[in-house]
Amino acid sequence: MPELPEVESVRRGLRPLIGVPVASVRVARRDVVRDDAGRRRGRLDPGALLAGARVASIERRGKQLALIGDTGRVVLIHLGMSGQVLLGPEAGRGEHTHVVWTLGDGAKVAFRDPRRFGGVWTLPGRAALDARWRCLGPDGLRVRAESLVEALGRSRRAVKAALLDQRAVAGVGNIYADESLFEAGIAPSRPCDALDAPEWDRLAGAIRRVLARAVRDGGSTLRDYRRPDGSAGGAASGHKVYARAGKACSRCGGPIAGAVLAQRSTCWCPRCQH
DNA sequence: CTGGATGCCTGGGAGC
DNA sequence: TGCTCCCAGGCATCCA
Repeated sequence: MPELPEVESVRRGLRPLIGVPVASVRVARRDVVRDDAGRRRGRLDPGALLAGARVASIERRGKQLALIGDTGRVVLIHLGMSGQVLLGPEAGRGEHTHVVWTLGDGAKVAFRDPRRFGGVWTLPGRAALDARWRCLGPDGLRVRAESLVEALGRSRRAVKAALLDQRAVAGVGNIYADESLFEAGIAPSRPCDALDAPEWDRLAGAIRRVLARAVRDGGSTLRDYRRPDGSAGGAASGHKVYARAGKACSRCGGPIAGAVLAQRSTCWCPRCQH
């Protein structure tokens, strides 16, 4: 379930490794690491995973995390469903740890992902990263109504399904799609082309606020998600509809509805969302 | 072109 | 207690 707030919390938790040299890297599962073309095989160059480099900066767009090496190489990380990036002397000991970087100061950075929906991509440089990020919509923390209308305004898809499309807005997943629609008072099954301008405005504002609030609270820990120091995020207690089907709506007291929409479990308040 | 369906993968919980 | 089944969902891929 790592979505934008969880990945942003990871980015912030990894800031201590900026400027620290990477002494070595160990890959336990080769098929978790892919090159820019998506290939999982072939000889693995440790330099492509930043061995011998320093991490110059860590950037995020949507759910993607990029470690930019001072060699110009880029390591792109996607947490998928159950991915973690852990930092510290104990990192790398857990089961399902696929890549471990050992830093010059002895600390370790570990990519762990039991379900392996995530992965690590080695990109030759900034241009390759930019090319990938050009395929993504604006980052959810900065999304504006105009770009949502441009991407989705003529679509007949249900707005909930459309919000999961990373080309429309980057970083929204199942949890925050439901939460944003609740905050905006819009029913998840509404076709995009039926939304009017004030509704798009409310939706864009709701996405920004819901994501920013969850970032402030360190992301939502349901099961697997952890910050790099191993601690859980506190945003799940703020969920108003996600995983609350059958419970009372915090706003009107009516029952929260649950259904499968776009192959995803979806929760909303039929009284508050239209 | 759009949009719906499917498969990947593991751990945890429900149910028997 | 122990077994099986099902579900969680990001995203690539295939299909109508």
